[in-house]
Amino acid sequence: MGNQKLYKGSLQTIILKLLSENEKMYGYEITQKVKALTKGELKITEGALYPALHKLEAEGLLDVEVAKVDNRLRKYYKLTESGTKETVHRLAQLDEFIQTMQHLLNPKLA
Amino acid sequence: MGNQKLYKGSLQTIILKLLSENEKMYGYEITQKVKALTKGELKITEGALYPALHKLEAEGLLDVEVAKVDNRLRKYYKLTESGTKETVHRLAQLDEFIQTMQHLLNPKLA
DNA sequence: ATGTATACATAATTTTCTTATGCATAATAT
DNA sequence: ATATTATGCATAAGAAAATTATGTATACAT
Repeated sequence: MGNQKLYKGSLQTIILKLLSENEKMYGYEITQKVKALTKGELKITEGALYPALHKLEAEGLLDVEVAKVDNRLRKYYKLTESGTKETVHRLAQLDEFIQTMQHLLNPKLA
Repeated sequence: MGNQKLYKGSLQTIILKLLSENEKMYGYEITQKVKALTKGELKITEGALYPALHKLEAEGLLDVEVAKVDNRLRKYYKLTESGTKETVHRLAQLDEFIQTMQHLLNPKLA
């Protein structure tokens, strides 16, 4: 994506959204999924992702489960009950934000 | 707007867009215009606005013209030639960002 | 007098990212 | 064989962009 700055603030919501669709995911998997879904437009860096996951966990929105696959560590994250509720809320806010921006960009429509 | 965090990074683009439609505007006017256009959803704070205007000016995208109206100071900003070009670019990026986000939120469509 | 609106500005702090590292295993290419 | 790429986690230093809290000043209404 040209202006990476614009996605500031939406990373947590993206993570929550993916977890609402996938039951459980691990960090690296999330970065690959986002890259695939956005056709390479959006690249989540590790320096942003891992702190974000830790924060969501600390807030009680995610649970972690460590696994070992092919002798490599994986940390699977899944939504808690509270996380599921919060996801609905955050997605609504993101949708509202997008509509607000479209309204600003194109006041004639909307 | 519920999640004010989301609009982080888009303030400069909003300013540029408004100036591309209005020839010249002053700071306070911009805050009021945004409030009106978004029906109160988005409130630009002075602590964000003025530094942003100064930065855009420092980057050569805006020109300033000081005026005195009703014995009160006003600083009118307008796009420079370079600012006009940059506005097109930033709006395209914002549009791309919005589409990317919609793609993430609703992978079935788009 | 007191509060609200208009109009600018900056400083301290916080949030959220980027960039740069670091560690470790597995698979692939040369 | 060995160097690179992919997989997988993590943190620290720094930058960017906001929030929050001030500060100054005029005009108008109660």
